[in-house]
Amino acid sequence: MAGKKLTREDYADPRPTRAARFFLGKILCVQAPDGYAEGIITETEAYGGTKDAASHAFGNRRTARTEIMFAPGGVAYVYFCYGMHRLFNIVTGPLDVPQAVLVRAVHITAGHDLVRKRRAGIGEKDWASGPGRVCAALGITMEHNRHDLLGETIWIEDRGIAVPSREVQRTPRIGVDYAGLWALKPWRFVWKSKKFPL
DNA sequence: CTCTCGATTAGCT
DNA sequence: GCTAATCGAGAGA
Repeated sequence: MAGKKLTREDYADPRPTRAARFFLGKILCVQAPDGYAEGIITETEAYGGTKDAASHAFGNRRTARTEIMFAPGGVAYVYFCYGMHRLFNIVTGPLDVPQAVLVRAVHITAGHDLVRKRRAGIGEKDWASGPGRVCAALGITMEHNRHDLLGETIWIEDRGIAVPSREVQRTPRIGVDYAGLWALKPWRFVWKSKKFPL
């Protein structure tokens, strides 16, 4: 299964929602210290634009944490949330425009034994069905924050998996009720697939 | 310095 | 459906 690693241009889309839709069906690959695992991206959320009240970079807020969102697309933004979870984002768009796509779920396609160990006691269906779970399953830690996605540690591949529009459901984003009207925007993309490859 | 709350999850009722 | 767990970022004094 030869995959084509995404290039810098693939991360350059200036529209956060289009970027979020684009990553559905792509393969998130992680070479961690304890081994390799990967999965098909099945759920994403778009964040970005300085007006998006749900985004960490709302109002062009630049802090030590959000600075990476202003980088040119193609780097990782990992942050710690709720005191115990790490959430993985794909930074997208041009320099100085804060945009990111939160990966909310993947379907594991390699490294099953490793993931089974990392997710001990959890059913396979819930191995990576949630943004915190994705990081737990693939071994993504704060070490991956700001990492280039064109390197050999964490990257995304296109293996020609086409996601039909009729199988993509759009809904408001999860857990952002504080964002007022922005919480209502349908910026969450879910691939409702009956059959995943592998 | 202090306080609040979060782009969540797991476990229990 | 309800909520404890758990801690750093960000804001305000």
